Amino acid sequence: MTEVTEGLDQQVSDLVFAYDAAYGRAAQTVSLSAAQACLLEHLTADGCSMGELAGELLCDASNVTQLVSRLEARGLVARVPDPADRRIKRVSITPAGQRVRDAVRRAFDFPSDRLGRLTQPERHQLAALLAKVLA
Amino acid sequence: MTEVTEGLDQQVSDLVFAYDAAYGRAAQTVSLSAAQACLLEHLTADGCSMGELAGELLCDASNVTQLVSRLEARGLVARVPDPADRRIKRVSITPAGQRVRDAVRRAFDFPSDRLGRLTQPERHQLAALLAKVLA
DNA sequence: TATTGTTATACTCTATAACTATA
DNA sequence: TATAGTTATAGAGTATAACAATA
Repeated sequence: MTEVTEGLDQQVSDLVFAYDAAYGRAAQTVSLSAAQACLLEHLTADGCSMGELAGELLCDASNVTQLVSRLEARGLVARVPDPADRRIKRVSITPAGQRVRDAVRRAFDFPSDRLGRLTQPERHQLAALLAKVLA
Repeated sequence: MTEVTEGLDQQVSDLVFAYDAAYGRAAQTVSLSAAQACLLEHLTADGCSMGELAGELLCDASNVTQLVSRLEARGLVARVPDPADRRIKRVSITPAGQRVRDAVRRAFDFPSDRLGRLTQPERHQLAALLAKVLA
């Protein structure tokens, strides 16, 4: 049993390593860092504030400022001041940003290459197990 | 079914995010970056060459040089020239490095906090599914 | 006075290119 | 000449502290 547990820990570690590597490669295909692609992926239709993004990405607001500035310089996002509270800036994705984001999604082959090895019943099994782990 | 697949993709993404965050926090408890802790974790008893480490960590050799230099400056690893081929330097972990590595392992609460939510049969199930995904 | 975001700064991660030492 | 590793350099990620604008 200890063996199984240690084996499982290692497997999860391997999974995370493979996932991160695949995500980095996908981002690189459009000259984005993983952090930039991740931010792009977190943007909602109505636009997120800088603070909300920092909270979701678990990083400092000053870091978000830099990431958004680089994405904005490439025309992938825009800062829109909130009319109701002009301290707040909402970050929205531009059409060019949507195209780049879609390209990252298409290039990200982990779901199809790896999770695609499971049958449909196995996917349900895995989903149930992960639900418990992530609850 | 599409719903389930998309849900599964998101769950795996959430798992990776939670894992990475937990690992970073664990490393931070001993003032290591995640990259430094990861290198420390990859060291074997006989010592890895710089090139082997670069291969395992999927990064450039010059990056390994810097990481090892910082760990060496803290007395956590040592560079030992290979007697058979003096171009090669084997990186070995010091007793202080072992203590720090163990501290990271103890502080890394993901396996106990998250995987610990599964029963033993569920762990076997998950291990079997991950074996297929990682094969 | 409190909050949102930015700026200045510093350190780390990471890669590329040029270099040294050894084979 | 080829290989292992380092150095120099540069761009990006990240946090802290100080700051500006707004509430």
